[in-house]
Amino acid sequence: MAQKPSIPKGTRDFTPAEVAKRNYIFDVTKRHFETFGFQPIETPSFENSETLMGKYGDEGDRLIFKILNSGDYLNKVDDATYTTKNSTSLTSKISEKALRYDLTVPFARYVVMHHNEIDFPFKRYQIQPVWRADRPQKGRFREFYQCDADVVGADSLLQEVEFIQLYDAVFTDLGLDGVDIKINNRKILAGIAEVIGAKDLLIDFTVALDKLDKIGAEGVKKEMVTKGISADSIAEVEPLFSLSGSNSAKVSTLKELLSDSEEGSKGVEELAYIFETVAALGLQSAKLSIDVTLARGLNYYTGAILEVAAPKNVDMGSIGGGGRYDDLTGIFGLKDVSGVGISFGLDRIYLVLEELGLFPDTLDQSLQVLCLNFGVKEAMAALKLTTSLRKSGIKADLYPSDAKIQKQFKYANNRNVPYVILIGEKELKGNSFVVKHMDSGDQKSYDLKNPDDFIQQLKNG
RNA sequence: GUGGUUGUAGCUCAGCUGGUUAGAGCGCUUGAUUGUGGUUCAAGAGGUCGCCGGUUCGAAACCGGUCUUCCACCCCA
Repeated sequence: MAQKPSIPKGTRDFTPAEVAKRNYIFDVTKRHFETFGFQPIETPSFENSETLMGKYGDEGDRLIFKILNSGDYLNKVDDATYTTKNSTSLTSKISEKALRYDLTVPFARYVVMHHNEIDFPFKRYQIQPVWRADRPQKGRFREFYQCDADVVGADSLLQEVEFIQLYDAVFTDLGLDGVDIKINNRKILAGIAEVIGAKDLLIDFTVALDKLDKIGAEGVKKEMVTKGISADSIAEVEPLFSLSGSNSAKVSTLKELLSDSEEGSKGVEELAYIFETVAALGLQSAKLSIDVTLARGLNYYTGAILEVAAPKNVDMGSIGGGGRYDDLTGIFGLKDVSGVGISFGLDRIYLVLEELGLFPDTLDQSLQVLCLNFGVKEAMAALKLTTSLRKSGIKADLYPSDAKIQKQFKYANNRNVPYVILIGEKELKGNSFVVKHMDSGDQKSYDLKNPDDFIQQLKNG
């Protein structure tokens, strides 16, 4: 007896309609990547474990899918390791490869391995699946696509400006108006920590600050105190909790607050420059706002930190993020290569576009024309017509059997085919074909020898 | 990884404190309609109630385990 098939937790099948929608997002995104001068690369779905392990913190290591060695992998484990049952030391002996966890680390590896053949600055984009042994939730999967664009080998802040424009271009093209691009700078966060004398508590400080809109100012202060930051120090940065007004007002507040910190002042300066430049160039539909609570990816970001929030009317968190990392390739021995990059959260963008009904109607039109099958002789004529339609680039098909006409029509309906062609005995005798427009129900007759009339009309309408 | 939640027809879901043969809508098949779909009407097919075990005279329902779904935390796209 056949068992019920299933797929692993956190993975998905994609139906034709879903693939069409996903490809639409891919295509729009790729088109803009390329107009901004980015080039595509691809890397293997699995890497050597040592390339990935230790790059994402302890939490990250736990979430990396490890691949068992081939052959009799357990036989090679020494008895001491085996009997201690320590997962970490055992894992390194039975697994030498692991599935790609993100696209950034493999990219860093790629840059180091190919740096002699790369022309810097190198702008690459990459759209490939990654895997995480996380517990799935809505919009979070164990296999999902990441879509990254990075520039390495360019220190200029113009790169940050360009990425903001890129976000704006893509989301505008997708019809997703009103996204909020939030920007912060790690140097500002470090400066604040310095000012309140909690320099070595930077991570704890920012993790708490990041929760401001979730647990409120009082909650944040409480958490900071439990982490060992004094109440007096917290009072000094009180203005942070109610930072509001225009971006330039925020800049002035920060400038004042951080005047004693060299690093913090540098961060404010960078932020101000990016903001002013973007303002001078203008954005099509996105907003740019300063958000000092933004603290994602703090482990490797060194300058700008970016995050894109979905429009306010949908309940979806961030749909993209990125930042500047000054020393990404350092971990692989290549110093002084600066990088900036952004990422698009494709699955979440999909959910947002779906919710707002922003996918074009034409996407589910997998067939433009269906010829009905009235029998052997009629089908032959229909197939000839189908062939010439296909040669003109029209998505056309012939129903493969002379099933009941009712059934064939129903199939056309379910497939959302806008035009159905009928060639029966009558039409065959008269050397013609009848085109039925499914929405209106109108029928029109054309000459079988001259299908161009119909083709032209199809292309115009 | 911690705590909770969900699973019944192809799909969306009812099914009372455990009690005969498990239901509805949509979809599907057939017919009304032998060359015209969407609307309508009639009939029909389709379920070892996620899986394994336990309690019971009796389990879709109660208990345990497991898988899956979703949610919060952690973290993150």
